[in-house]
Amino acid sequence: MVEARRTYDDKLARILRTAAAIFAEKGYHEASIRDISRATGVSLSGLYYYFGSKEELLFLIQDHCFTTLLENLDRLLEQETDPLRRFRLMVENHLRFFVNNMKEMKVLSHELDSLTGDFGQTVNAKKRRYTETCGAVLQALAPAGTAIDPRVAVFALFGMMNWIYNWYNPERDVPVSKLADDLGQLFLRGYLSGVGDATAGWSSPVSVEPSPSIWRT
Amino acid sequence: MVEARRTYDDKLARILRTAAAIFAEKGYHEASIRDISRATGVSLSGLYYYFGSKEELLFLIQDHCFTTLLENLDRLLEQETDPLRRFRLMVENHLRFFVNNMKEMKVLSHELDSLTGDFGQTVNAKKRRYTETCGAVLQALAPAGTAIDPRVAVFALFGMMNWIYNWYNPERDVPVSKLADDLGQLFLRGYLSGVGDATAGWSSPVSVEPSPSIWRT
DNA sequence: CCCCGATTCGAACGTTCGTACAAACCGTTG
DNA sequence: CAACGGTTTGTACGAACGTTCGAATCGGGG
Repeated sequence: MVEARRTYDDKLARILRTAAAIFAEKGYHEASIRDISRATGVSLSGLYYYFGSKEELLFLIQDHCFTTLLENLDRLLEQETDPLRRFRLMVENHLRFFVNNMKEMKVLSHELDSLTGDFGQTVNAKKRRYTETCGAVLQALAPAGTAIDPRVAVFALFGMMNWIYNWYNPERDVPVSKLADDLGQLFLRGYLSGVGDATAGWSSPVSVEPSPSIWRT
Repeated sequence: MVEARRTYDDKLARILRTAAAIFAEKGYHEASIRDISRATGVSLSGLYYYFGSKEELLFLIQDHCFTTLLENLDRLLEQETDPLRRFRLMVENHLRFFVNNMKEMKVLSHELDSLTGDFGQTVNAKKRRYTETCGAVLQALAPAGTAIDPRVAVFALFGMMNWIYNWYNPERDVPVSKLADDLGQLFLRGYLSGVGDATAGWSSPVSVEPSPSIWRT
């Protein structure tokens, strides 16, 4: 029976992993239960023994992703107090997790608002907690006189890190440790350095006409 | 007849704008032609007078987006030689365009690989040309001894800028000009500043265990 | 051997999708 | 007024979708 539990969990995990890969490749709505049935070898109706609906399947994947990501971050931050090292831990954890689970992370980034009701609320709560934890780490080393809007700073960092599933290729690009180095330093230097050093003349006005909409009226 | 042309183009533009908003809100595959019919007031089959297929509709939106974005950038860069000011023009053009056409840009970012065949090739060619133009602008002010991988730098900047459709709210957040200031300076300072100034001790090793996959084997 | 619960399956249901097509509408031209 | 090309529509088709359900299958304990 404990043995049965074991095989059940294993099979569920296998289904989730396969489904995540398919969702990442084709997108959640574009992928069909029949695709997952074909890829896993489990019959169409057999899948519904492991989840109640397609949306719950997506939820199980996303929830497991965020839970693991959060657990890893909490465990790492727990044993470190230096703000700079905490920041580096955060960046490296985030990037390593992304690279190691790129398919799942693409699903997480792309289909966050595909979940409705309780499913969406649960995952969004975890997303908010993660964002807040990272924001606090950032705040702890914020320079006093910086003119950069803190919200802009947080999402600039997240943008840099989360965008990698659009271009990063583990076989072609630099290893994760250097990636974390580059992105972390790139952000840190920009975030910490004083105003108007190497970028004098930056703020000189440029005229980029508005052109509010691309569709001519 | 010139009058007829006028109403035809106007109606097409109206359909494209409405469709872009629906695609942005529900996603391309999730949105149905019937949704667009309902929103535009044009009958289901009437829409097919203006485009040959749902995929061509997506193509028309994406192609028009990229074309306008590219034209704007080319026109701006044409009359400026200073590398720093060229960089600023690029950033401001990109961000302003994104903010002014956030719905369309979300479609562009999300559904770039939803196009197949010639549609996909055409749009991807424009994407590549845009990336190359921006990469060249960046290269022109690259510091000689930087240790940051150039590919990482380019996509870090793109990530920062493209991510905004996930969080930027024109009514709540800073105006576009300050957004361009913040992101541009954040990147520039990090990109231009020398090694190991305010970030001493950054490279001290941290142990983030690999944990290659989130699914236990 | 048989039974029982856990697991798996084939077949079908109702719905929605993208698209095709022939007919109808409409302002202009001859 | 009749004929015409450009525009619009109602309707229907075949395919694919998520989901359901009752039966079949299986392995272990009596």
